[in-house]
Amino acid sequence: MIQLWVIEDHPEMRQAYYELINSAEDMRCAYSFSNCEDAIQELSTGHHPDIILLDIGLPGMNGIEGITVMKSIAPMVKIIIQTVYEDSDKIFRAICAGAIGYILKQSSSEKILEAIRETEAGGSPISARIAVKVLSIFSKFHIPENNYGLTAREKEILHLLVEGFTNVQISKKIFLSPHTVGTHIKNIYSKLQVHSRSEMVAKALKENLI
Amino acid sequence: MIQLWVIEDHPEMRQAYYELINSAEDMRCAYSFSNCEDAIQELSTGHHPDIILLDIGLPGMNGIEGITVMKSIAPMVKIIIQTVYEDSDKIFRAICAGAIGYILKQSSSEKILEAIRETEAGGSPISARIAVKVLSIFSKFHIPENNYGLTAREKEILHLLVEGFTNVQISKKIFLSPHTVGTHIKNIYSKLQVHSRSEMVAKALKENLI
DNA sequence: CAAGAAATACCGCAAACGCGGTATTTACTC
DNA sequence: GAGTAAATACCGCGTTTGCGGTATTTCTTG
Repeated sequence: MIQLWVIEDHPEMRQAYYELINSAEDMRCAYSFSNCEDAIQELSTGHHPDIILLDIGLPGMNGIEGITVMKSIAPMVKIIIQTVYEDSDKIFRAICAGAIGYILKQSSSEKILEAIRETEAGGSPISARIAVKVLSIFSKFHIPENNYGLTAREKEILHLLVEGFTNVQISKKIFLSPHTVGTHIKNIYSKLQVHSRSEMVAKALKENLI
Repeated sequence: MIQLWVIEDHPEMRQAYYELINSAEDMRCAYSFSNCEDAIQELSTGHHPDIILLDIGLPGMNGIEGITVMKSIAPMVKIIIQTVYEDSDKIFRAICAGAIGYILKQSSSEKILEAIRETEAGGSPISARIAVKVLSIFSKFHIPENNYGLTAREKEILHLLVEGFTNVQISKKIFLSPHTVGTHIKNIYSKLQVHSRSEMVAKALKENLI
């Protein structure tokens, strides 16, 4: 029996979700709240459900803050977000805050029940239209295979440089003379077109050369 | 009418997908290939479908390379990946390469058809179990508001340090004595618990202190 | 106002770095 | 087998850093 709570400010919607969930024989909605604050108070008493169905765009404390607080009180609780918004930034923040599912409000009753079951089974239900946004955020992290023509040895040394080792420490670590390490670093500098370790480390991390 | 191609190395599976798609009255599978190379050759002639259903884990050219090549020939083609793997790294690479959907091979026929329709409608169908991995990659970008108690001045200097300026350059830029800059850096070091610029820059970038 | 935090400034010295060289050995390619 | 790229090693010198101090001024806050 999957235990659920619903947080939703529209009374009719709240009632609709409550009834939908309780109509399924494998799940039960114990409480429905009109805002995050009430749910947090109830969580504080030690009770907690398996899954919380959360409407984003609530009055008072916003949904994303709510997720953060609820996850800090009851980290095991899985939060499925329901939204009318398809704003990339909101989605990104919600995911970072720890939401596990993200479905559109116009989803059908079957989709909602399915999403709950998928969540219970360890999955992350995400509406296709939301997923587009999620993937588009991802593609920004696309790595433009810019090796700058670094050789294997240079990459190895770059790794150690990023970890903050000095030339001498590196030379001992990879059994080279400190002079050789210096030469490699000189070459890395000229390939990356930088003139200091800080710049190099910054470039390596920003462009995922590590 | 949604035009599809299928790329799948198992003959029975290939045939099954082919028939499944053609059994739906709103879509049509024109070609089915056993490998990416053949599909790429056909793409090169100028023909292309709306959507390609691609099996990942193909012989010869691997699926991810395949996506990259196909997207370069026909950028408008939407690629849905089918996989048995749930490997985060593979998923990440496929998304970066430009795949738009990601569904598990054990998905039901209805789910597959639904995924195709969602893709055509501009969505990104992602199986709940795959989405878990996607979101877990995301949560790594979670910013743990860890200021380490840095003051505004220290943050300002940290910014400049990450950009690779020397103490003297910084002192000129913000109208301070080089000694003062040195003092601030000493303090930053002790707050971040690092002992070199490289370490500091790495920590600042990795933990989004910048 | 008194206390404390932050920002400012200065000193000195050992260690490390940045960069200009040169040169040999190894390995892969044509 | 000649040619090239990579990895290796060494030198020297001026600059920069890292870190141990101390100390004054400003700002905030109880």
